[in-house]
Amino acid sequence: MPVTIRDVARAAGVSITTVSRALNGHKDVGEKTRQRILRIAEELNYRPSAVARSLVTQKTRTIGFLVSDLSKGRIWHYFMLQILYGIQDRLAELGYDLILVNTTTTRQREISYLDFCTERRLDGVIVINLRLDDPYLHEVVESPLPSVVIDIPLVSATCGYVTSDNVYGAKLAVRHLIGKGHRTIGFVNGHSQAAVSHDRLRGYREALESHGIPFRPELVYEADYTVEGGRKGCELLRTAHPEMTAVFFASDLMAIGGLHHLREAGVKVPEECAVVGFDDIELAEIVSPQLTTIRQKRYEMGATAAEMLVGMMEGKTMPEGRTLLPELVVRQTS
Amino acid sequence: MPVTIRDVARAAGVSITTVSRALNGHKDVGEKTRQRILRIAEELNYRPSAVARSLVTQKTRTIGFLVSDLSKGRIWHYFMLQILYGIQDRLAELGYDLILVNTTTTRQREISYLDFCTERRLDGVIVINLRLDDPYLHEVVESPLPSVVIDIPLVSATCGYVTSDNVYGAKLAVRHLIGKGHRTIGFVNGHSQAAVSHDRLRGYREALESHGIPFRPELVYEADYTVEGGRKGCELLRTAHPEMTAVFFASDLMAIGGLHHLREAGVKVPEECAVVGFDDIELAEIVSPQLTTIRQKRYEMGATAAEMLVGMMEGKTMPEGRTLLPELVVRQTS
DNA sequence: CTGTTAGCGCATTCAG
DNA sequence: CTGAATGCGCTAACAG
Repeated sequence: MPVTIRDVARAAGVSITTVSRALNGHKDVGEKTRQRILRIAEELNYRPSAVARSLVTQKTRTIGFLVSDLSKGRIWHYFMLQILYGIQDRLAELGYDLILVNTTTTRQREISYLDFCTERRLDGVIVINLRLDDPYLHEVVESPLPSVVIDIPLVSATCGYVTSDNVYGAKLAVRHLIGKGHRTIGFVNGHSQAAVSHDRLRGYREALESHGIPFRPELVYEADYTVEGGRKGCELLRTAHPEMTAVFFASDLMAIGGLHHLREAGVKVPEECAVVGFDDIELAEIVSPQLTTIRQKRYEMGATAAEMLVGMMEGKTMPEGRTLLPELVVRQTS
Repeated sequence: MPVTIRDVARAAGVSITTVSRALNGHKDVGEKTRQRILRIAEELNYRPSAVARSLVTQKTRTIGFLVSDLSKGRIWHYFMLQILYGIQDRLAELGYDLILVNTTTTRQREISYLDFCTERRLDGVIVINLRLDDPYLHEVVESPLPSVVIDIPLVSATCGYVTSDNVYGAKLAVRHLIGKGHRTIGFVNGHSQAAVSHDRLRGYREALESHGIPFRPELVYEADYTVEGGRKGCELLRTAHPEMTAVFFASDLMAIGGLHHLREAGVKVPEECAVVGFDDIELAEIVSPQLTTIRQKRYEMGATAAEMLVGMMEGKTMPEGRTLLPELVVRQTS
């Protein structure tokens, strides 16, 4: 049974109100009393109950990180991890806690995630990996609960977003390849239920066209952001278009799948076929040849999301969209 | 302002007591009343406040996941991620929530982590990545707060642990190499502030000796569980002992570093030098050549930790140590 | 500057 | 079977 504010009050010979005020830094408490209270609280190792405080303030200073498809064996989360760090770090700085919510866990699917949030009285949520066709998407966007979604450009009265400039990123990649002399550049995209896929496709297309290279739909393969999908996409494109000298992948994981195929097929990278990925997950630097890719500032995305959310919650800022600029990282595959 | 139990009571024409009992499944409430209350609660979309409930029950049904060195750019966490999933999944099944605590964040270093836990009134904690020389280790072990540590074999009245059988795992690896005909087998270990390092070294040694191969300390290099450390360790060992035909690494990340060196040095794997890692992170299957390694059941470790902790918290089980058996996964590097 | 009074939303005695 | 009263630990008017 932890020591409560009453224990401190008793020990200090004052009322609990005074203790509360002294500890919360209110100015209307005598300097000597404050010192004494602080000292006694310290001696007693008093820790104010966040629970009790939450009940009265109606704020938990806790935000939820809602991840769909957080599950065993899902490697895509390597992308998410740095975002999580960014969120966690910034929230800690701001004095908030983070609770992890897997939106696919059975217990939590029985009730809506929003219901879960109101049960826990979360102050806000950050949502990641939501598919465009997920009905929950509109729930969260329209909900009165402050929220920030990652990588889905939607703004409402209570919902902001953070994303990378995916059009720009894709352009960086393709322009880089064009600069290297490539003219027949394939594109292995992710599934269309991710908003970023559309942008990356657009960037790919626009970069080509702005260099006078016609966009050819048959050079685009829609995979699913997995290693295996990337491998397959690369194989299909190369089989159909042997003249292709470079492939741009909408994720590093897919690019790595592509590299697998190229190695098996005995194709030299980058000499016979250049490869550029997207994300710059740690893996990109570890595989060999090291992957040229488009770096998303994932940590910053997380930190920005946290910051924006807290700003909204505290009424200091309006919901908005924030887009971070990715950058080209040239390594060995191009 | 969410709907409270009073709103439900009023709407149902009963007292809040009755509502509370009906919702919590107490048997002492009339069947028709219960039905009516349930229906009305549903209509009103009532969600009981976890905060208020926590205040009165003195239980938050929230546990903390304390991670040291959770930070930007730390790739080792790929190992931790599956453990996190296991924890999260099992806790969700058991009706508990997980709050992520980075024990290196400045704000939280100002106060002891245990103080943080009492502030938040956490019901228990799971701790990972604690170094043996971290003073906090004893704090958590001796603390009255129920806890489970990962990969440190310490048991107290309130603290249990979960780990892999690292001696056995290392033996699996070395026996496998010996079975392949290797006699001069190097070992790149992790730093000695991880309990697992000692066990893996012991397993390495015992496996050798039980096959009549003398243990040679000069074949052991103590690195730090990083890619770069593994690369360096591999290089040093090979330079000093060109006759070495196999290297066992205490982690996959280090093994991958070793592979980098071997590739640069033009050493064929596994023909000229076999490599075995430890962990079986997803990476092991993605790099090429694919890494032979010792699989730790990371998801199960997390799930077990969660289960054990909840058992302790609910007074159903005593703190204990649980050791999971790893298994050999043969791929291309051996 | 300090204490008294009221709740925050809920679970739980104890009476009816 | 149901309700009135009590308190979990804390903050916030409102008085003095």
